[in-house]
Amino acid sequence: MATLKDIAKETGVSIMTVSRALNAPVQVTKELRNNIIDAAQRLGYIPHHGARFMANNKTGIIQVITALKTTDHYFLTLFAGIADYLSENDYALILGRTDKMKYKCDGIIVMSVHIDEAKTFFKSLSVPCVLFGKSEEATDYVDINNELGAYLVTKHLIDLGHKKIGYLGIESKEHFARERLHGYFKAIKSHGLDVSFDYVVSCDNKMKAGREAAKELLQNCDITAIACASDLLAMAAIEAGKYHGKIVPNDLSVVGFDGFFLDQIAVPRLTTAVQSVYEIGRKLSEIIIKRINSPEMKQEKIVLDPILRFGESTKPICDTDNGIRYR
Amino acid sequence: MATLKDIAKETGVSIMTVSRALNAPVQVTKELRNNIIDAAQRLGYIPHHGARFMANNKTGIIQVITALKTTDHYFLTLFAGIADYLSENDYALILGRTDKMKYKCDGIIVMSVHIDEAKTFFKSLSVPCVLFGKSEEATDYVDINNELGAYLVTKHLIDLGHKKIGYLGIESKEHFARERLHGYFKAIKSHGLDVSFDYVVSCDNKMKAGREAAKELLQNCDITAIACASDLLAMAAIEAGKYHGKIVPNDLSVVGFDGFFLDQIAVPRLTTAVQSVYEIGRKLSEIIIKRINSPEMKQEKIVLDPILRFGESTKPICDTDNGIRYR
DNA sequence: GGCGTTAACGTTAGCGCTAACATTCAGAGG
DNA sequence: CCTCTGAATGTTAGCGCTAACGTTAACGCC
Repeated sequence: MATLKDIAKETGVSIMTVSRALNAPVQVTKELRNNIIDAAQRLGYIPHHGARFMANNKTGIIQVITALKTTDHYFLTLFAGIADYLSENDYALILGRTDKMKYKCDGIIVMSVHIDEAKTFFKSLSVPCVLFGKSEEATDYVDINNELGAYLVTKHLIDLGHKKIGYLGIESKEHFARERLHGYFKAIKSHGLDVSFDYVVSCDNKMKAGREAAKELLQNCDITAIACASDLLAMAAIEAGKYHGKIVPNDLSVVGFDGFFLDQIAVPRLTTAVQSVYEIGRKLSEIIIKRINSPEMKQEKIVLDPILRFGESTKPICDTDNGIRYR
Repeated sequence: MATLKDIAKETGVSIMTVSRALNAPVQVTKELRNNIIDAAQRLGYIPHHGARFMANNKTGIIQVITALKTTDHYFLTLFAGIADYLSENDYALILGRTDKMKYKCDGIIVMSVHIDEAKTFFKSLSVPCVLFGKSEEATDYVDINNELGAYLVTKHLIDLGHKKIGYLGIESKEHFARERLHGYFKAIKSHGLDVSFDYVVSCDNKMKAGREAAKELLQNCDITAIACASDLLAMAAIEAGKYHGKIVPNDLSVVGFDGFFLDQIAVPRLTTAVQSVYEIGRKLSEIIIKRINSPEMKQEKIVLDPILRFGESTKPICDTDNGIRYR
């Protein structure tokens, strides 16, 4: 493996000149520069980023912290965005868990961690840190506008004429679950519909749990639409509908939340609030690198708006007594 | 950030003694050792793996090479396995593409790359390399026994009494597509059933393409079961069945291939050939690290057998003229 | 007591690279 | 012609760590 030294020997100049020649915007005679670049190519030189980072008193490593070992597609997509961006910028990454933070690094990306846990975690840190989610602590973060997303899909149902709209939520203490519920309520309330907890159920974000919860919802109340806190739950709701003899979208409209992968697999394709998870991953990486390079940068608190994507899981309501309920 | 130097100063010993004390199995007085460990904790010492690797003439970085920027769940799960294992072993990782391999590293994991492309790629390498897939080149690899998997699910259909079994394959030049088709043929042939390309269609591994291809299959031949080259295609086949008025599993049996995530989401749950993708990722990492530490190790060529997992997408065939066709 | 032995520690050098300062030398200006 | 300037190159030191070898002193043994 060729190093700067080898190139220096080959071209008969000092190692420093080689370093300068290869790192563009410096003063080296054009001719010599070409010579050096030539030799570098010939010798198959590949820069040793680790050594470079060392010389600059850095590690070149970003740690990605998660609470759990997760093969969840959501976090994996986020992770893909992170990995891509970091690699494009010559940073290596390593995974960490909150319980054993024992790897020296230049910065930390925290995702999928309980906020309470994160709080105490942040305090123990001496390196820059960016969070996926919200926090009052003095950190950079990127988050989804969960409330807006839920509002949008619910409003879409309302726009289609639905008056009795159930909500199938995710059972979780995390803020996103609460925010999505708020978004649903906000849409309901602001359009003069009845706000009632009778229309709301929550469950694990799993197929089976979702199906049971949705069945219950359909059993207990006379709804024509269900807003779901995830695309997975929306798929579950579609199944539950079938169980009750209601075909989506004819007899029942369903909207999801997430908008990647599953919404396209669902039959019918889901109308959903799309968040660009991969891009969030990239954004998180971008911020941590910026923060590392300029620690005094003002705090970045980014909240990305989901957008409404139309599928085929929603339809205008068709009442037999049409014209009366509509105003 | 505390370094060995700081601890040395704090405890009044040499930096080397600190290094020894912290890296267990070495000769340091018990008392002094405890002293040093204590100081390390007090100062919040975290080892600088980059520096350690440098001293050992390594980089501490494994490069994961893919041909495409992929957010495919399959590769992300593989990637998760890789990332976890590497992190547990203090290796950082960086993504690379075949087109611009320009990061010095200790080893390379190649996945999701066309084998032809991989061949020329391997030749240009001077670091250890492990491949996900098969190769005649002299490299370590880990692969799935695709043929066995397809054989197992097809045989399962045959065991249930099905005689006319279609195959919905993935259109791809990669070996896995060919091998799975072979597995299907092998099962068909070895059980004395008719081998015919009329029963075989291939398409992109996408929901829509799968649905169309499966519709065509159901249109053109009188089959009672479909073996699919992926769980996604199996889901598509289920939909295509509905289109033709055939409900799975009553009127049509369907088996998939992959066995993670999607098989559980499908309705009905899929009978499928399960490959433990996450574990493959870990295995790849394990091998590359072993290879780095002992370059003379004999080549590892691991082929993992998928297992058959029963879902609810298959059923014994019920013929009206039962008892005649069965032998 | 002299000598070897070994456990316990210290010193030196170097991994590959760059920041910071030092040097050289050509050309400009008086 | 000499100084001055600055572009082009070289030298030194150090990032944090460890391998390899050096040193010390305690101990045992004939």
